Amino acid sequence: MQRTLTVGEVASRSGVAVSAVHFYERKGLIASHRTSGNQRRYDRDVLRRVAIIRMAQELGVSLAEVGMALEQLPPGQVPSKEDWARMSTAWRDKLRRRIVLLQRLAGELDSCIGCGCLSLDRCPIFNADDQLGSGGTGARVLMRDGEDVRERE
Amino acid sequence: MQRTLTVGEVASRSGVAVSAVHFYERKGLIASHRTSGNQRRYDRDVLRRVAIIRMAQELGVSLAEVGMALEQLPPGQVPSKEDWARMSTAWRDKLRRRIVLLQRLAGELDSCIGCGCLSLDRCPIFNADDQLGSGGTGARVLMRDGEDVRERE
DNA sequence: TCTTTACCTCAACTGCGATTGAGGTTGTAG
DNA sequence: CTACAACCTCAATCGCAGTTGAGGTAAAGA
Repeated sequence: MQRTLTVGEVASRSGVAVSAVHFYERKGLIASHRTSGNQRRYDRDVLRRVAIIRMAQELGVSLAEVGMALEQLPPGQVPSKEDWARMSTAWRDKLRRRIVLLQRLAGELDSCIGCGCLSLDRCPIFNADDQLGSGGTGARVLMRDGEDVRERE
Repeated sequence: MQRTLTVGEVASRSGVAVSAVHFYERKGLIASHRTSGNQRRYDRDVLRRVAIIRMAQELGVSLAEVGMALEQLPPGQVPSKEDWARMSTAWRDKLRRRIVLLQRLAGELDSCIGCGCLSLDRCPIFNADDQLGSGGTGARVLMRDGEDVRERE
């Protein structure tokens, strides 16, 4: 296996589109050097970084947040054991919190299935009325588990 | 309490912005009738529908999907016990599946924290390499737990 | 009556996470 | 040496889930 990877290789090996690799690079999440003919060549650490990116997204972490985490890594180097432990611990905790929220919701759904929900006054979910509200903008439903949950405007 | 609600009332009672209420109506998720002066008036079932919408979003269901579910409800009527049971069961199952996925991920993170992850060859997550890949477009990270997970292009 | 608040429409814009396309260059297999 | 796949840049576009703003109308309270 060669020392460096082309975008295409990175893309196929990490399971993202070439355009996404370009995109991550533009966003500063990964880095490349160039050949004499201006083509990107990636060190193998990029696979790890892309894996981190995809995983973080799976956890509901935005690219901006991933970027901030990755910035603290030695650039161009494979993240160290400690780097990785720090990130993964933080993200695991975040994930755990989110799981707890979702489990609570699932529990409420369970009781709601039984309650018939024709009586607005008894249903724990429908009487949340505006407890479920307070949206963030856009599609990021995921993220609402940090500190700023449930602060009404 | 009056028979019908203005947008403002719907908004404050359901915890979403007025613009969001308009938006949901444009998308066909809720319906209104108009006063002689062209102002929207909502039946109280709209509160329930908005609650469903918000909840579904919390579960990671897109508005398009919610729309499809809501289309099957009697329009302008409060969803029946059965309607609600059907939806909530489906969404709860979806949610449960998602929770399982996330728990698996959290477990992997746990073992990864210990493993140091300097040896690419042993780490369960990094060797997933392209198992985590296969993105949907845009911000909807959530949804990837239906049937179409893990189909490489 | 007047004033203020809430409402109306419509179009444009935001932010995220990319993808798509045009027009051109590089690298490699035959 | 040539064909062709893979690469390059840059700008535009997409899809989602709304928000914002301009310009105007309706309704409720003093």
